[in-house]
Amino acid sequence: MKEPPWKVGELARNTGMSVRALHHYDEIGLLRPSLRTAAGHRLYDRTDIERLQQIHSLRLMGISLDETKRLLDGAAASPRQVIDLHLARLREQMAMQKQLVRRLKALADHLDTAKPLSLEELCKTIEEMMRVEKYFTPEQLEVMEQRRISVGEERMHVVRDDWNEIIPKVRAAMENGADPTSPEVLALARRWKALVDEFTGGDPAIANAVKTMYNNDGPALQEKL
Amino acid sequence: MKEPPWKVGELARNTGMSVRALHHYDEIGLLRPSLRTAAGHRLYDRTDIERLQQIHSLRLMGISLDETKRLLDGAAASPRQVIDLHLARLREQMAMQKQLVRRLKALADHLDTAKPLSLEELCKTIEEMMRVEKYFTPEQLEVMEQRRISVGEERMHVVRDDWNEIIPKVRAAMENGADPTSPEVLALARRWKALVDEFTGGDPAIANAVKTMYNNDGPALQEKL
DNA sequence: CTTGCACCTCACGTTACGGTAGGGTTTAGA
DNA sequence: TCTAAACCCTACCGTAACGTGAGGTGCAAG
Repeated sequence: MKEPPWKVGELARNTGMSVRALHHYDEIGLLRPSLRTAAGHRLYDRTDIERLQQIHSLRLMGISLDETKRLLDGAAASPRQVIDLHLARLREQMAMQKQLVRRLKALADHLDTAKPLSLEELCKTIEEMMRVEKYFTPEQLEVMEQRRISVGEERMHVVRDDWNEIIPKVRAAMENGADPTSPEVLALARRWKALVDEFTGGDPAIANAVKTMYNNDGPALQEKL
Repeated sequence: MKEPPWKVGELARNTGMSVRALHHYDEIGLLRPSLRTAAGHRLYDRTDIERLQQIHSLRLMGISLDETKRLLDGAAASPRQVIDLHLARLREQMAMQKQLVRRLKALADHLDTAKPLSLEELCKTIEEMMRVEKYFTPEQLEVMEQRRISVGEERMHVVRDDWNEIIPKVRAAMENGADPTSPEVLALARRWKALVDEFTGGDPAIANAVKTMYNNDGPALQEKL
């Protein structure tokens, strides 16, 4: 049972990477396909795909392609050292962020009391911000941003799926004229409310609009929540 | 009391920015000094410095220079709003950093206790962690870590080892399409559940997330729990 | 045989600057 | 007043991790 090697487009489709990224990894020697056709088309076999998996893992941890390459080629610091280094950097960064939060709060207070700020005060704040920024690699920022977006989407989908499950039940219960105080209906209602809370993110304006909806559509239910 | 305007080098020294960055902001029209000497030397006054502070707040929030420019020129943003926005974003970032720290610590932990991990295993561990994290909110993960600490490292290692022992079996059973009602599978499932209970510390929200995980990854098993 | 898609190799664009070259300006001290 | 150090100017190339064509080749189907 031999697996046919994959061409670059197939690999891209199956891993979610872009063709260009794979080309790039080839260019910098991070992932060179084991084979090529006579015409020069890249052919990736199983070992290549495994290496790609590893690259992806390390990248998720915010490790640069350069460092990834050194790690995978075994010619560098131990994984433990790399992790410790990242940890140290992160901790230092977080400490400074805390300080910056304090300073910004103070700044906001100044603005509230409408006293003109001294130049030194302003500059010191900027200086503080610079220090924080220095320790942010663009990679970390990007990974965090990516994660922020994807987590948001994931939760959104989960919420939507739950929503689609619950609403028909609620509707059915209402149409059947089920007892609004029965445990089943109350359980449903509580799940509904939890969903709404998550959905609105605690924004009272949105929650209020939802409440209006309740008032119009399910007054009997709303009381018991 | 009039404040003399600053030359670019002075401003750089006092804010920690680089001269080059200030030149750059001038080039792209983001921060043009209010004055120039006859010879073309840049002179920054107080309003320029205030604008610089806003620029930095926005930039630290991950907003591009381009958008920063549009925002600041859009007459909209009050300094107070900018700072509040910045504070909110900072807190969000710190939450994510905590998450990253936790991940890295878990990884380091793994490297300490488990015998020398191969890179392959390391990467698999990372993937595992990422998959698990998909199902939990940061707060829940935090609770779990608190619990980890209170339960004590040693016990946790035992749990983790159990986990590592059970999961492959579960997975194998699922892949083999084993009968979900068979005693072996049920026994496995019960051990798994016991582990989860210990791990989650009885938090129903966390248990629920685990359940969602079950629902997505092991529907056949979940029914019999 | 041609259509169309996937592939190839350059090679320049992107962001937010860093670094340096080559040359003018300012200012403190002799 | 002259000079040398320190400062300033513009202008251009380099970075990471690719995106985005341009212009040309390979290959299976109709």
